[in-house]
Amino acid sequence: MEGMISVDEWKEGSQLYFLTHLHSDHMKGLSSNWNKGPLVCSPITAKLFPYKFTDFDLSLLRVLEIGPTYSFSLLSPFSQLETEVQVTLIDADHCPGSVMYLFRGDKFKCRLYTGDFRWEATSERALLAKTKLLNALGNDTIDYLYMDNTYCNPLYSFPPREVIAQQVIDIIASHPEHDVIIAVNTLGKEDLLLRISRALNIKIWVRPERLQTMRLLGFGDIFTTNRSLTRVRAVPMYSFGIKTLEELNVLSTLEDYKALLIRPTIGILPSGLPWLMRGSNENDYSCGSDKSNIAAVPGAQVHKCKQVEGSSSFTKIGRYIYSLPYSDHSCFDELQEFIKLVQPLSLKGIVLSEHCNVDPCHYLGHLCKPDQVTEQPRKKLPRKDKPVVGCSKSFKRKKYMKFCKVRRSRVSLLRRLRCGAKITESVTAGCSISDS
DNA sequence: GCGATCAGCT
DNA sequence: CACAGCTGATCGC
Repeated sequence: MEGMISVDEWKEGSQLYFLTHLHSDHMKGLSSNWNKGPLVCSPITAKLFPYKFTDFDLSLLRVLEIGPTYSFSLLSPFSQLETEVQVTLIDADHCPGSVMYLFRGDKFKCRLYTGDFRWEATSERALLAKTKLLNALGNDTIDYLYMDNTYCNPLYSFPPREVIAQQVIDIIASHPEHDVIIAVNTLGKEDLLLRISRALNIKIWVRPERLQTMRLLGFGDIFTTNRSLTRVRAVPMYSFGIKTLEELNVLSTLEDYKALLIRPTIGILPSGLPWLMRGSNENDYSCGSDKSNIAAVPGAQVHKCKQVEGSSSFTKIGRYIYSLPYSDHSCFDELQEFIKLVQPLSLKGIVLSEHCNVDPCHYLGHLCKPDQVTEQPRKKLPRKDKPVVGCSKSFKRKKYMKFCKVRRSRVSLLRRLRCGAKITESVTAGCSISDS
């Protein structure tokens, strides 16, 4: 597709550019002074777009609906002759506005670029996406599948988001006297917040920028920037950590801070990432009973805990953080199901990190449709990637230590204050900005 | 002084 | 060695 189209890449020289979703790792290189050509995106992405890039020339956006097939005329870079490309958008269910792109055309063969996606067998949305994808494909075979390989390893196994969301709700409900902070990024995990709000009949505090986003998405009424209206706050990852939670819980015991409404607080870390650190040995950083290895990890205690109901489990990081595998990326089983469904002739990962991600062909190549002419040899794992299968203990420990490391910088504390993790500053900020 | 890029952090 | 993303330092214009 060189010289014709590019997806989530913004180098000079393409005739059409495609954006899968509004996360910064897929927008690296996009800026307000964009002038390289038309940029295709979904309606929701287009709605949020001007708030990410304030001076962007919106006449360059090409907004396509999910479902229908569109046709574009391009110039073949070699023959200089006109050639058509058909494009269909499929819901990727990764974050608001996220889509996959299905390309077809003489010069293109049939290519599916998933972007980041979650493929939950039980979800209404995935079923709908599945129908639309199969409809769009018809009898065509996918020649090239470019797939989200974030969790492309059998080790990465986690339940649907709905299940984890209920576990989060249970944790919050079992701490009725606590404030709760939930780590979220600028876009994504809205469904978790909505479920919490609905189940517990409570508003969710967010930063003003995030409130703006939620309003655009139509969820404005359940979010607030007024601290006094709720005990549940969604805060950015970077203002969330063991140290912050420790501070909040120490301050909540001091008389002086009671006036500032600082209460005992728990943290919820809804992320696939801490799960990665466990590697093949489930017990590396957990302690089933009292035989803990916490001494080896100064400043942090990690307990694997069975929840009251027995069916759900979570990991505790430190005394106050509950970590749960709520992921906006497909787990391994879902990737496997996806490949079985679309049966591509060839498969390529889109997560480019050379170190921690395995060539998806290693685990999933055998599910691709055998093709006599272009069959790819089963790819060997690069040497570097092998430890992923069971990240070495020392490696995981190093990672873990890094995560738990206590920050001492005053500046960063102030930053965290501003971001809602702490109340001291937000008491005034929160009230003055409070939603009208 | 500004944007792009990178290092560092959670 | 990073789901995503902020901040601050540095470099080139």
